[in-house]
Amino acid sequence: MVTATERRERQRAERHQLIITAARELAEAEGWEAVTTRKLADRVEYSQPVLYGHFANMEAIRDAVAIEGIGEMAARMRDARLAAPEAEAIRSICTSYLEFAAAHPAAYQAMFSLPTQVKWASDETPAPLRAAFNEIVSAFGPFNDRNAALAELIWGSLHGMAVLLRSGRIPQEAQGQRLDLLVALFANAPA
Amino acid sequence: MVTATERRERQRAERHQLIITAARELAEAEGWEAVTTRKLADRVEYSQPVLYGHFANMEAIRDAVAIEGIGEMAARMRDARLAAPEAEAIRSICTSYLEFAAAHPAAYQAMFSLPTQVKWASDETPAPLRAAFNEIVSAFGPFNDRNAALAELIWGSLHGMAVLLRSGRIPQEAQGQRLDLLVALFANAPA
DNA sequence: ACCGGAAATCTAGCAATGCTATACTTTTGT
DNA sequence: ACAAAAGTATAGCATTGCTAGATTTCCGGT
Repeated sequence: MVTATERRERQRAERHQLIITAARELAEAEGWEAVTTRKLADRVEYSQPVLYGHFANMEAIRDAVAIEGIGEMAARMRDARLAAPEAEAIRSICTSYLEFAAAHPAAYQAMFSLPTQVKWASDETPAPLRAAFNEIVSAFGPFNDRNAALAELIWGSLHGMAVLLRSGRIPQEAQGQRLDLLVALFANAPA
Repeated sequence: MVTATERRERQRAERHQLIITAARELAEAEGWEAVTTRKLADRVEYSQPVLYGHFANMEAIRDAVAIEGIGEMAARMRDARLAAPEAEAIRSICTSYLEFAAAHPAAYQAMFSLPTQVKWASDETPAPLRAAFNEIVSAFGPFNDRNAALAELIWGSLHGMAVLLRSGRIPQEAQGQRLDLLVALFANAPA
């Protein structure tokens, strides 16, 4: 009988996702330092060892949240770019990037600030990560060395802005002006 | 007798600095997660409670390392700017910033990535932090709104580059080209 | 319908962490 | 020389990530 094991597989996959979602919600609500194995196990209504049946350790759980978040952000950037006129491509990408970072700070932290085992610029880079990067590249045009370099650069700028803003290291108030300036700089990029 | 208490004050200050230095060395050698109260107490050859006579908690020790690091980085940027021709001001600031980040990753992490209680854009902002920021501003000219905005922006870019580079999230190889592009973008900033 | 093995799950525990109450030792002023 | 005060250490608590072992639940074959 196949259906029995199939059902178990499905339930296992559901529980896998349940853990990721619970971890993410808990992190957004109380910060990553509050996401302990005990609290998380409590939240998913299983005991701690069950978590380790799905993930090697807590870091792996955070990485799963990170990858999910990156997929979501890539989708948002894509939507924004397609909805905006082509001349506004750069601005729409920047805005949606920063909006995502502000709206989901814990997920964003997992994605770009916390220690991780996720491979980035390598062969095993997960698809959502490539998608996100390609999304930024396409704000500048077709995929080539120049546009990839611009994408890495503006990504760095956006990340820096997001994290320094969030931690209060640069003031919130002049943010609109700062964004205008960023867009203007990159729009004038030499060919 | 004043000299007795004076001597104690001095010894206390020395031990304060000893703790900061030991924490920093340990962090650079084994990462911040290895800087535990026990290891640190061992290293300074005192017991754990002594640490709490100097700092409220471990975070306060990290913050002290951060402030020290920022002071150092500000000095390096200043030296670099003064040593370079004026036309190269932006490049020299960028290079010295990224060099510091690469040379002292643990200190850099304490400065700009790890959670902190240090107040940035506020009245109580420690002097080294202001110095560092003003150093970046002066790469663009006198202190005014436009140059301050440019400074915040390039700071964000540099920070983003530093952290994404360090974590392998953008490739090391095209870094020279990326830096050229960054400098070119900001050198062409509209007045 | 029931039983034996396997899979799933939990209980209970370890070592390590940040931090602190309390006991002890040294120094200080009279 | 001696009490008070300051300095320091010992020993412990609660919490953490993680796991070995016991226990329960499930499933296919008779």
